[in-house]
Amino acid sequence: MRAIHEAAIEELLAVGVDRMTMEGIARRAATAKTSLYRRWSSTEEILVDAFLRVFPQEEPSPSSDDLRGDLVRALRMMRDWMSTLGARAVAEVVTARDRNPELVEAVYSRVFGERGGRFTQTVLYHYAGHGAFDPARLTPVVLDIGEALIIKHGMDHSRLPDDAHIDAIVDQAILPALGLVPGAG
Amino acid sequence: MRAIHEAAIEELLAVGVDRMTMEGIARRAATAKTSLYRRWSSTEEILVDAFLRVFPQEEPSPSSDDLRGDLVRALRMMRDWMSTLGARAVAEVVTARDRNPELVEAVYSRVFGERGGRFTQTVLYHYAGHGAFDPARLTPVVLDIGEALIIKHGMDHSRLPDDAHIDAIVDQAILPALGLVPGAG
DNA sequence: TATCTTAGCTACGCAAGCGTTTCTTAACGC
DNA sequence: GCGTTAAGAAACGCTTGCGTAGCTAAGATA
Repeated sequence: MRAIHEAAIEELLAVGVDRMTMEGIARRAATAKTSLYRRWSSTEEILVDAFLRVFPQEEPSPSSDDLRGDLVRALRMMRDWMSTLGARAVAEVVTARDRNPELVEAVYSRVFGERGGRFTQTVLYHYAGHGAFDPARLTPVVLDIGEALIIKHGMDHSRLPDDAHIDAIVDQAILPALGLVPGAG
Repeated sequence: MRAIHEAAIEELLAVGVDRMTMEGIARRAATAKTSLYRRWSSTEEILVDAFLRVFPQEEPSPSSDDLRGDLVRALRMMRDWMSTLGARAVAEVVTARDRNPELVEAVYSRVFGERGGRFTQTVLYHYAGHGAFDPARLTPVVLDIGEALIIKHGMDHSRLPDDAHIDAIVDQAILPALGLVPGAG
């Protein structure tokens, strides 16, 4: 059961959404094709189930009175999560969205969509509530800046940003957008 | 020739990189499989050729003394380009980068990589040179803000941002990162 | 213990793509 | 007008995945 879910994700990463096969999953899970067909009728169904079980989503918890530090922590958390197999699997699925809308719907909404996927969001709302900056600054655009820059970095360099780059994102993009100058917090 | 290149891109969009077949391209181009094998030996090779020919990359030309206006124009240009078949094709290829490194290399570097793909970059360098803001602000992070947010928007909503959203990106993210307050230019 | 569910194996006919070979057909140069 | 060159068509044996069916072997339940 768990073996099959893992096999499905592995297969996804190995061959891509569009080339997943029942036989491939079965092979990888060291089980019989018939056993798969007993429970699911397509690779997509297996994948949805797999995604449902596989993902614990960590939430950043703004602790101290340190906006910059918490932002950096949130973005590092995102980066570390993105280095996970799971995250690469999500990326895989999302690109083929035109071909598998249902799959994307099922996966994206719980893993990378509205709720999750905005790691800085939790932090920003917290500090906005505590008067660290003007809450009117928290537009959808501003909430996305950190995550957007990390994603773009990943696309450009096929490698996730290091700590220094995350610092730069916070200091040069997020804090200015909040109306804060890094030096004079 | 041109028909084959177009067919290759169409096929790419229809079935994805990983499921492209010689027979599929031949079918779509209304030609014979043998004719394809005469010139290329794989679907990847055809794709590289196709990308080389298909892409004219428009360059934003900063004209007036209007930083904000030029930024908006550059991002609209990017958005319009992304709505192209070609751009969706690029996205398709980039996600499968683990499986087709050579293809990504060949395609990405000329179409969406270092040189191109940074639409605001041209504009920003221009105005930095004319003293509109402190040139030290032009870090790699800042140069990417606009593009990153447009890409993220596309991923989140499977739809590209409208003009109002682009305005918001410029006003709420880019200009603050340059140390400029939208109201008081 | 006898029975009943369920996982796993093997094999089936079918379809699609592979890369190649052979043959026909058209176009162009001299 | 003739010969060369390149494109298209058809078929080849081969492989891989499909979805289904029939069987065996456990393990739980009455």
